[in-house]
Amino acid sequence: MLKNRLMTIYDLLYNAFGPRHWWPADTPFEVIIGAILTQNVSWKNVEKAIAALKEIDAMTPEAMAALPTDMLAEKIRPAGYFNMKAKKIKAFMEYLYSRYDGSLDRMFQMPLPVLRKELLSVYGIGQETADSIILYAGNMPIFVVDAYTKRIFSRLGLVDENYSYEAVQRLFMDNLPRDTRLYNEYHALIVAAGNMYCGNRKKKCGLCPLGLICTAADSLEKQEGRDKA
DNA sequence: GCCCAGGTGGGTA
DNA sequence: TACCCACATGGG
Repeated sequence: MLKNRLMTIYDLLYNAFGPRHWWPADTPFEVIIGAILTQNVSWKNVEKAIAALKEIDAMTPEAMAALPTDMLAEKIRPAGYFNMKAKKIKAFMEYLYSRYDGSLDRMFQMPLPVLRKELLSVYGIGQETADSIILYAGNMPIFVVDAYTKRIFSRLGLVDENYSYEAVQRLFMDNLPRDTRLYNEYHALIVAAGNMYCGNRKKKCGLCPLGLICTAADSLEKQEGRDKA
């Protein structure tokens, strides 16, 4: 039964890493900005950009809306793709103000499917960013799929590696209860396992909490051989 | 110096 | 739909 498999994996990760307290941000607005900034970039880069924005007190909807695009781009330079991301953040601000008068509370009062559709229509917000916003800023039950999710679960043999975003998301949502807390923690645990043990190039299967049940895990012999080399 | 990192949008077949 | 490419910094 798939549900049991998914919960076994969750338990292995939770026992190894404990509660992750995600998303790493002080406010829902900061979650949203972080979700855009982290697109295809490591979180370390994003931290510098967020610190720079806080430095000038720009981490509020009002201040961000008032910040000129070129100055915003300069502040978020360490996050990479800074011109694109400045444009994306501005596009979100435009949406937030034109549709909800700048109020995140009002935005998050919308039903989940409606909000998701709206977010996807904003320039620079794709499926993962939209779902991260809904789950981690809005506290609504949607499962976030990212590069780690696809990599780990294809290595586990549970999804095909070229499955679509929707297909992977359905695997989780069709087989787990619709529980915001569970989705929140599960994705956070996947990220922890992903960047600690399941890199594209550097795999540390011998240390990974999922190593023993993973079809793609290096054998102990190979692992030991590599550790020695 | 090279590869990769918590994606997205635009263009072409 | 299925590829391809641009977008850019920082760390291993």
